[in-house]
Amino acid sequence: MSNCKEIRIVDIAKMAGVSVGTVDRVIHNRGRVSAANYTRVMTVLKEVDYRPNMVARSLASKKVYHIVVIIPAYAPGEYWEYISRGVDRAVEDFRQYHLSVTKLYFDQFNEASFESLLRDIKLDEVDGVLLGTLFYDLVCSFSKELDARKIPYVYVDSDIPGERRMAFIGTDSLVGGQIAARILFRNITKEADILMARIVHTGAESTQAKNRLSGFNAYLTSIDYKGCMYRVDLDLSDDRHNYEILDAIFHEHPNIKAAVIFNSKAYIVGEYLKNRNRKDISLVGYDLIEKNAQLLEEGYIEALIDQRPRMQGYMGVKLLCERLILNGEIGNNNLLPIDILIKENYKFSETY
Amino acid sequence: MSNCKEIRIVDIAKMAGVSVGTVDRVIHNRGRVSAANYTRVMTVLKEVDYRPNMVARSLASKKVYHIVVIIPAYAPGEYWEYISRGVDRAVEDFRQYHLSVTKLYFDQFNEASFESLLRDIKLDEVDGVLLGTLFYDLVCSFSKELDARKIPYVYVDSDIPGERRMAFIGTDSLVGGQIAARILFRNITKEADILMARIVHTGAESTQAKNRLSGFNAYLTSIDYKGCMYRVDLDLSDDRHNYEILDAIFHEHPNIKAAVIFNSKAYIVGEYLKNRNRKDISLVGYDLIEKNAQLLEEGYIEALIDQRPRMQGYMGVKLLCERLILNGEIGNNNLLPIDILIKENYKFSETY
DNA sequence: ATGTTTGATGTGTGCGCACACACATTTGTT
DNA sequence: AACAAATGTGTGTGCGCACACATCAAACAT
Repeated sequence: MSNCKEIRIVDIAKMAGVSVGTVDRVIHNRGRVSAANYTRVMTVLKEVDYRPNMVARSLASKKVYHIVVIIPAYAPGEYWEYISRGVDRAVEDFRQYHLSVTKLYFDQFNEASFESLLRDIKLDEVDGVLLGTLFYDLVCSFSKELDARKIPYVYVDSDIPGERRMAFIGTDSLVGGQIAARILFRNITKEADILMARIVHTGAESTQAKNRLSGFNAYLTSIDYKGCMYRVDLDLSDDRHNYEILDAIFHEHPNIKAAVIFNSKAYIVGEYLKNRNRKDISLVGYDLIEKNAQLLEEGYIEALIDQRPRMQGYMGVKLLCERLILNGEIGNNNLLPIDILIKENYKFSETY
Repeated sequence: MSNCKEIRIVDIAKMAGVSVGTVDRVIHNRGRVSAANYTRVMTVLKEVDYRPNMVARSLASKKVYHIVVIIPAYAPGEYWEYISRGVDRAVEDFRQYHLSVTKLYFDQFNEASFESLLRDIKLDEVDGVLLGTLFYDLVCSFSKELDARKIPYVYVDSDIPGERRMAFIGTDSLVGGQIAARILFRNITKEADILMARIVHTGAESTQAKNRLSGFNAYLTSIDYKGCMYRVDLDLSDDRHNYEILDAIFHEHPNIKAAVIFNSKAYIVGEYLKNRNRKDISLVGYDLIEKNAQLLEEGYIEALIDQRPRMQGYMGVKLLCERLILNGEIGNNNLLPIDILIKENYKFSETY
């Protein structure tokens, strides 16, 4: 079925009428090969579609590949923890290949922390970067620097299409927003009002959230939505404040039948609904983090839209490995599936 | 972060005061080691948590692992094709590890074909088996034989819990049924009638389908369903016959608002609905095969419940590899996530 | 002319392991 | 007792490759 005899360097050497050293030089572009021999070896390589034995290569090579993972610091149970776990998993899977992964954390609410972190990286010792793309401008300038040094880098979470990233790993946020709308409108009529809660901590709203809103709105337009969307800004830690706001808006607009939050903090509204004992509001949020899972189980969150964070982390490292070690070209767009998680199926999520 | 100096066999040997040969014999249980040295080496192995360098091992070893994959033959675009693709992907990923995978196909509508296929396998040359569990009794007796020979085997698709399979890879069919019900009842009231179509080809109904029905019924009970379920048997290839039956039942019971099919053939009803231009029936089925995808896109299938067939195939081979090569113990239950696919998200499915 | 740099090429060693084999020791047999 | 068989133990080789090094010829400078 598979294998058979693989072609080795010695075979190539014999075929091309040179020594293994020459073949080696050609393969690794080390120079010091005459033009005649170079083409001769290249011809043979192409002819037999030579694929190096990675196992032997990895055993012989002393080269250690340094991959830097730059993501926000996270508290236990938060979204980025799952991405981080995916990275860990990949490290375990590829530990034999002389892989060294260093995780660097910045404060996602503090752009300066990201900036100083970037400044402190000694890029001379870095072979690849996995980058959480939260701060648009800084990511762009950093990308330019990586371009200049020819260090491959992969974006995770949300994409910045203009840049020369080797790959983007994540979901299509626009579609993610459409799906939220689609789910909501299974439960409510197009005349019902909808609450959209934003969770503010700093002034900035993430690109993700913006794109999701766009997708959501696109869906509303497509079904000729007749209701009204109300927006509230909640605080990540001030529950009393949030409850006041939510009480007010629900009282003022009794026609609100659904709520949506475009980041992973749906539990803030979910816990409110639980406290007020209201199951008449269809709440849809994003990302299966612990607090959301609990509320999904109890029925206060209708559905969560998940983007397989562990797989994101895993694939990020895997792609960099394949690029660095295999030297292989890979597709530069790895849109991951968008999962719809409900009470029944969330438990099985992310086996990988 | 990771790596550092790994402990090698020579290190172990030095620590235990023996030669590498002795350590090797202990590691591989080849015998010919005195009790004293055995325990001494074992102690050291445990102490340092020795983890063999799989890269070196694989390079040195000439042993080829033969894995046999036994699944139904499939036409292009059918369900088992996706499982097969997952197997292929795994073969590619692990090709360096002296892996030989042989796929054997049987006729899923002909038990005898499965039986004769099993009989012809020369088990002496087989190191692991991935087995599609369609024919209960034959799978059981074959499993006994594999037990006797201590050949690890993995079930794929549906489980037979009594057996000593190394692992089962697939979804929880019961939950799969519940989810179908859950989705339907977002669109219909609990007074509406439901059509359940079975696709007959042989008399047998799959365990999968039975379990899904159980889960579906459990959900009906839980919500105190007031409507009526009608069952029809359709033919896989006789469209005219199917249309007559469907016309009749829909005419006779206009209160039917939804339909469910517990295998991958939802397209049979979906195509009927398309032909009759009816979008008022909520149709839910299983598995993202080509024909279903088309109807999902066009809106004649409301949702598909997917069981990540490619991942099933991939993980099946991967688990066997890890067991054979790593010799590692692995969890014996690998329930995969159940995906809810709708028009918006099906396109991204199964990137892996 | 002789030394010196430079480029082109081949050879040798070791990565960590599996496994064959040589050798040493004990046990069993008549 | 002698000698075979079984059991214990260490050494050596090679898997396919990367990379340091040795070799050798040609080009250049003094």
